[in-house]
Amino acid sequence: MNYSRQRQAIMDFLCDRKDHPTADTVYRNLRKTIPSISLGTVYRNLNLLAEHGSIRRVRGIDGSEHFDADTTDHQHFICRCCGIVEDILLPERQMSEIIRQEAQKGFAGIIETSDFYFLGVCCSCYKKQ
Amino acid sequence: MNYSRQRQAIMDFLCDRKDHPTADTVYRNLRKTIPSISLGTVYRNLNLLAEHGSIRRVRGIDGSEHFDADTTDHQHFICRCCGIVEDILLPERQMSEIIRQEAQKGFAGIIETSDFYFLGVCCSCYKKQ
DNA sequence: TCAAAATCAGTAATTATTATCAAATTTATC
DNA sequence: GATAAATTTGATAATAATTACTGATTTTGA
Repeated sequence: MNYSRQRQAIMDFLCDRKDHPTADTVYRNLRKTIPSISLGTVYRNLNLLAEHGSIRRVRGIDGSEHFDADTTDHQHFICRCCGIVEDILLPERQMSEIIRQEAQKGFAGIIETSDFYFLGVCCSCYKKQ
Repeated sequence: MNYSRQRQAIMDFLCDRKDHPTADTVYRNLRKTIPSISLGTVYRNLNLLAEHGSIRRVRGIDGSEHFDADTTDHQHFICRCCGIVEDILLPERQMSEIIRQEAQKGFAGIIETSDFYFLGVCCSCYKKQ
């Protein structure tokens, strides 16, 4: 996959962020370094990168779309108070693979990947209450 | 919760369907029996029913929003070919609860619920290939 | 170096969803 | 059952997110 200046900047930005920005957040931040960048370019590249498997789509609490450059096996937690999307790891390595195999039992189709969301109250919101 | 004619019809329609209709599908079908129903009414009631916990939101492959009147513990499978959303059950009862507890270990926030998606190719699409 | 391919910025169009509000319906009270 | 209060509706307008389009620019590869 080719990397234009804009595509590279989008990828770099995502890699630097631990949270999971939306297309609009990527756009607003990149304008600081590439003022001419357009929102269409951001959307186009995020979609290309996601199709290519370089980044992951993550669904926010309100259905909003977030992006994650970390494609290693991990799950997501969403806070129902502030909507923050955090990474969460199952304690055993390969656990998601085992769950996938369990789900496959007795299911007629073919399961290729899985996507787990955990919902609740994040540490920060819990303290505030 | 009160049930107007329209709200009841929306709930009934969802209960009758094994698939997971979108707001637009609900709307188009209900117009057959209630021609005057408006799309706004469908959205308003789907949101109310979801907030009330009577129905569940399910995210489709393209981020589209689907609704499910089955609120019992089960997971969803999404076909990457046709986009169909199917129910899928983990073989052991309470397995999702165990996974939730595992995820809670070492996580600072509070996990209340979980939402598992499995992605791949459905039985029907697999046969066609 | 230069032509072909890919990508861009800017804008228009599309889609999904929510907000608004007067009219209609439903509920609760007598 | 009559009727006032509360809720919900249908219709429309507004908003937000995303995609499509197009001519210009950049990148790639021979």
